[in-house]
Amino acid sequence: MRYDFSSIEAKWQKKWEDAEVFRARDDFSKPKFYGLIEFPYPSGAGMHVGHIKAFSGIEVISRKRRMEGYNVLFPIGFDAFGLPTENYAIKTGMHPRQVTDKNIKKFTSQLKRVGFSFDWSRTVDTTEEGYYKWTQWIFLKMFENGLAFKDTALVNYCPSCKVVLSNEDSQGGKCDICGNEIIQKSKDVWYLRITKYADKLLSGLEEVDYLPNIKQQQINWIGKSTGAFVNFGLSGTSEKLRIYTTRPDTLFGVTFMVIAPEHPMLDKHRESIKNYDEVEAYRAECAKKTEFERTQLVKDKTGVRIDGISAVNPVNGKDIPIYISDYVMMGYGTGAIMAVPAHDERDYDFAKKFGIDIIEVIKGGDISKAAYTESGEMINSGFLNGLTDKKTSIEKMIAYLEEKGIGEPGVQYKMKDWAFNRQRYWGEPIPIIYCDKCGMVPVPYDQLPLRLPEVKNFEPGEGGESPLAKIPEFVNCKCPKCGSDAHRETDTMPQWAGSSWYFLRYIDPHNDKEFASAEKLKYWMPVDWYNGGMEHVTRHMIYSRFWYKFLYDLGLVPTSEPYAKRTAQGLILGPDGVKMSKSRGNVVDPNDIVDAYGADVLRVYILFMGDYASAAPWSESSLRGCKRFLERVADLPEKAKGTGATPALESIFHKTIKKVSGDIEELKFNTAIAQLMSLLNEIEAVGSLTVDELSVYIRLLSPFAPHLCEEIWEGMGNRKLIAVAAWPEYDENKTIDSTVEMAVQICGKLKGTITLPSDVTKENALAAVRADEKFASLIEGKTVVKEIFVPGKIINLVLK
RNA sequence: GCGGGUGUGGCGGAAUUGGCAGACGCGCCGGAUUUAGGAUCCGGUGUCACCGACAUGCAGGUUCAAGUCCUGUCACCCGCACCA
Repeated sequence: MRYDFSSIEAKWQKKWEDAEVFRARDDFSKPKFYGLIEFPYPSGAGMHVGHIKAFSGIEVISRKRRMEGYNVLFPIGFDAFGLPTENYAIKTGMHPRQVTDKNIKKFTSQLKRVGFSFDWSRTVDTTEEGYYKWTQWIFLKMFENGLAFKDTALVNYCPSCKVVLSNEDSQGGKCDICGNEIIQKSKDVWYLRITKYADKLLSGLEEVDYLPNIKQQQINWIGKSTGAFVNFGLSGTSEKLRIYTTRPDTLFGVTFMVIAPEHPMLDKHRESIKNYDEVEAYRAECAKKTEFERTQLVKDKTGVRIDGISAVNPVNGKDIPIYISDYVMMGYGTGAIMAVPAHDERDYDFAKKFGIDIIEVIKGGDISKAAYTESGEMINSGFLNGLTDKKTSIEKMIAYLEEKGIGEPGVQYKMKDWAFNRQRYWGEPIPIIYCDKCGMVPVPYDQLPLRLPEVKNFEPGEGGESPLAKIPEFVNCKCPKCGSDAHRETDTMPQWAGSSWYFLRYIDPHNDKEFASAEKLKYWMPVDWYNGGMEHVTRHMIYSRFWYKFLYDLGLVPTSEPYAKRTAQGLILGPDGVKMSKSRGNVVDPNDIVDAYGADVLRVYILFMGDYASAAPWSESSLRGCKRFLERVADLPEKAKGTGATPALESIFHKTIKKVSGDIEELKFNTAIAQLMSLLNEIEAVGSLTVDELSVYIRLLSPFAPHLCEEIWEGMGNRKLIAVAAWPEYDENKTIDSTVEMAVQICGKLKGTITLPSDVTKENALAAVRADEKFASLIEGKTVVKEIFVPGKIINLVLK
């Protein structure tokens, strides 16, 4: 068969579309499979081969599931709100709507050319009114339930993008969008109270099947720690200085206290602080530093001792100095710490620099050299002396603190509430109205969606206000409660909003009464298998699990977790071994590959190039190897005659069915394809195969190279599509060959092989080895002290 | 620093419970065919002192047998990073 990929591929893409084979049916009697990929952001650059790899894993699983008889939901959509589109609109004067439509069109055509088996009838676009209506609806539900709230706070602000960023979007002190330095700015901020769900997000991980490193990253991100709050006295006042510590067992070793530069007690006790000028100067210096600079200066501790106020250790009444230092963060715990230099590295560094006492309370280290952070026998610690178990010491101390009323057990999380507003145009408007009489009033549900108004100028204001603030028709409104003049919130939601629930909309994408019907949700949820990039493990995944758990608590979704299983693909690196990027010019465009080699070659190569979960460099010559493979497959029908099984091929066929079926389930596509290549080599060596065997072969290959396989399948006289043909089954007994080649070792050294019946007994195998001339000569004259026989594998004789 | 992971030919990568290291593909070498080839087909291809020995980052250990298990060590990648 001449392998004319371009006509074959166009032909089958059309047939699939006409036959609607990839549509998920709301037929609740069938077993379902919901496979999900991270919907793309439709950027102007179009897709690159990394997208193809990201989607190909679940694509293959979904195709296999259909052949196994499942009702498969494998949807696609576009996460289309966001800054790059808006920035492009500002630059070119095009409306973001037009830019988005254009980009979606481009992505759609690229995706269709690759032959993905998406259900295109369920496509969602987060920027469509029918979609963002429900994003706003969920926001209002959160508002109603106290999970969306407004606060004035120091926020991460990007002066270049003119936008407030969440902690997740400003990691390393750089803006996630433009890469510029972020600064701290005081602003009115909308928050989603994700911290309320911290424990549920943590414990929920026990119910789900995520790759271990994915779970670990989420656990670290949530950052739960247990310890105690302790109230230290403040000399000369009736006030307390409250701290959080994970090591209450070291309370007798406290020699100073440290508070964050932003700590409110500084203002409160201004009168008592003798060196207030010095303190104030230090605070000003800290405020100038970005979060990034602060964390960069890890080694070099700075600070100022507060003169005039000191603290009292509640367990022994000792008077201890208080310092202000920027190594203590206002955003974690209480913004104040008890410092135990003997057993904490940071406190140790600080104490050394400022000449503060170091009291050892745990034996085992040399505190003249370094802090000792391991466990050991308690000393200098009153009622804890002699204890050696850290856990017991902590429990005893906490019991004591509670009894005396000076402290209590506590829990802290690194995760912070989610800063949720952006001063930008291309996002979901936050549906809140400000009324002088009623305060913050939600837009009534029946008025959703709150539409984005038409705007001429998408530039944010210099003061960082949203472009929507310049549209009086949008801003000015009546209070829904009292009818008096009011104004609207002009900020929009961050890009993460729309992606926090899109997998629910796929289930019922055209429903205008609910975000999705309960009946359909009950059938389709949870997502059975979600694959995506590692970069979304701590943001998108945690955000969407949070939204879903909130909806679960309202009784609106049927399960406590949205994703039953989560895996991640590795990057495709450029041919130069470096991450693909426009600036390096090493990006491979899937369109070019489809043009030159065809979609099937692209698909097979991407899954064959290496371990799916690892990064691997692009190689055009390896890609050509996959082309040669498919060309040889295309010639198989000429070799097919007769029915039943070819004796020389029977066991390898059964082995291949077993291996390909198993490997696909483990995302080991590279070895599945390697097995199919091996089998092809065998078939060519034999010279022919039966029609039944050809049928098995192309069904196994069809999830990888669906177009070519449909073509061959049709050529064999099948009228039904291979996309819905039955997945081949194997017979375990037939995977076993009648004879095996076993390795023969003498004293653990390989001396040769011997062919024996696969069910040979140890006695017969050893007899056969002894009867063999070559091996017999090696044994002659020696005593065999041990005989090892591993069926089907190895015979090892240990001689003396 | 903490957490997660990876080290195997010239390259991408394979190796059930420890059981013939290097599957499969690329590249390379030789041959066939071709006006020509960066096309196609056939054969070969871990290294070396080549009838044998040595090889899975390095050094030890357990074992009849180690890429796989144990101890130590080095290198690299990813994530978080003064989280008290």
